[in-house]
Amino acid sequence: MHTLPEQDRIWITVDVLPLSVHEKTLFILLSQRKAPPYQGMWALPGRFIRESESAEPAAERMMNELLPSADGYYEQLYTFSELNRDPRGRVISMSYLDILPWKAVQDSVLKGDSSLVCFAAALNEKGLRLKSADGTLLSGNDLAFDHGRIIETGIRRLRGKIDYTEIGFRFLADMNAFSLSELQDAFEAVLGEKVDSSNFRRTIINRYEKTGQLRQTDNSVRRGQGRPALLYSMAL
Amino acid sequence: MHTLPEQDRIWITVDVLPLSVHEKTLFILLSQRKAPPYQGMWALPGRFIRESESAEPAAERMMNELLPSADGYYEQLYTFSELNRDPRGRVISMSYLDILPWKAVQDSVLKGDSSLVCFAAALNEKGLRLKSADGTLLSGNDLAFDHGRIIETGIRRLRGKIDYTEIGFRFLADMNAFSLSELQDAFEAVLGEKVDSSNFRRTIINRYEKTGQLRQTDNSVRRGQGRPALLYSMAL
DNA sequence: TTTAATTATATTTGTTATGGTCATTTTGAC
DNA sequence: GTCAAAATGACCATAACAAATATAATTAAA
Repeated sequence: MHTLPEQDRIWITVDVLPLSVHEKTLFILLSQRKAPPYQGMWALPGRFIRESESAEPAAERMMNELLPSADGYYEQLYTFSELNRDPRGRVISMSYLDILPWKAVQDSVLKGDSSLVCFAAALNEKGLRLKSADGTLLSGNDLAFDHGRIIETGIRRLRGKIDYTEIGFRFLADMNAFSLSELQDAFEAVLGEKVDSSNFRRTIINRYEKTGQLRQTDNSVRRGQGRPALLYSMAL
Repeated sequence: MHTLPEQDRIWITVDVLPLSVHEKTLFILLSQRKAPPYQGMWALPGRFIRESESAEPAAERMMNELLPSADGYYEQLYTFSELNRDPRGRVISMSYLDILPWKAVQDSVLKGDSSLVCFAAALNEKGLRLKSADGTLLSGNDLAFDHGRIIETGIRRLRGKIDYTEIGFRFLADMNAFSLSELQDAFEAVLGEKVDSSNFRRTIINRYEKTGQLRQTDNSVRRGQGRPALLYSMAL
């Protein structure tokens, strides 16, 4: 048996950035810390990794406990290993994006079934701003650990890849029945700016209809204020 | 003082994927393992992270020992945390891309000043193929640990972002004097396919000359077989 | 040995198809 | 009419594809 070297101890956490979109706004779920360090402050949901589990399943298990009914899409974001990111000692954080359809947030968070709380997120030149329904306003620096930086990294990553990957579709409540404006709402929420409708549809339809991934569901529509929206289905 | 939870031990390594380009070919530097596990097999350079260092500096320090004269570009690649990726126990690998100008490889590896050995790398539908100068041929499965997978992840990442980031420029020996064909060679080596010269120059010049990053150095040229190539400089 | 042809590579110029931007209009419900 | 979805047309940027031109090194011929 080969032995591992003796060395000082390093701990590893998974920290999850749970994201969702509702009405052209990007939302992030945070939890309030119940113990030191940073007691009482807002933080991303996270916990230590046990020796018998790998990171992504650990992240998913944790989120399943916090949001019983949710089924999110997970993707590794970045691993933060700066020396003093945790006052307790040497802790490395593996972070994951977790994209949740809004329905999942409604069903648990907004009903109070979860310890997580929903914040509207806006990221621009001035930095990150978070706002909860009860009016609490936070900047990136108000968060525990380096979680403000993790959130910024996550939003930037999303913005960087939403235009040339299929990750935007992960925000949809039902991949088998959505309108292009619903998809566009997700894009606008992530990018933090308006998107031209006509180009958006042309681009999306051109790119995915010929691959057979995107199909218009025959004649079903979503009714709202104005003209009813045609529904589509997407295969990832 | 807040205490960290007791738990079983997890070890962390940094593993570096050193890449370089020469004559339209992508090269990877590997080291032969001197001790179990996987003794004698080829592996990415890597080592355990100490409690007092963060990952990227650790990667750079290690590479500076292996390639004294090299000054590479580092970028986090992915963190691999599968349970059985190391037979010795629970080891998580933080992997980094390390892009080296060919000159650095010439100066140490090819002179035998380094324990690293240079392999030409080709990745296609059939998988990864590595070939060293002495004729050794390896597939991804012939490597120690999951290093074949790390290399595939790295090449795919590079391919994915070379077209819309400035990472291709990192392969250049001198960012202040290079020809567009040298840059194109790097693109072709990474992508594993030919690139149309005329569109390549048009695209690169359009994109970077108007930002002021790319400039033609007045009248200096690189001589080769054919028509001398104009030299450019790029600011990242 | 000088000159002309050949080869190699760099660089430029078109042509066409496609996809994006911007501005405007039409459609279908209320 | 009002609202939002959906479509249309003019215009521009870019990519694919094809071809031409420029400037050297190299080779063959005189």
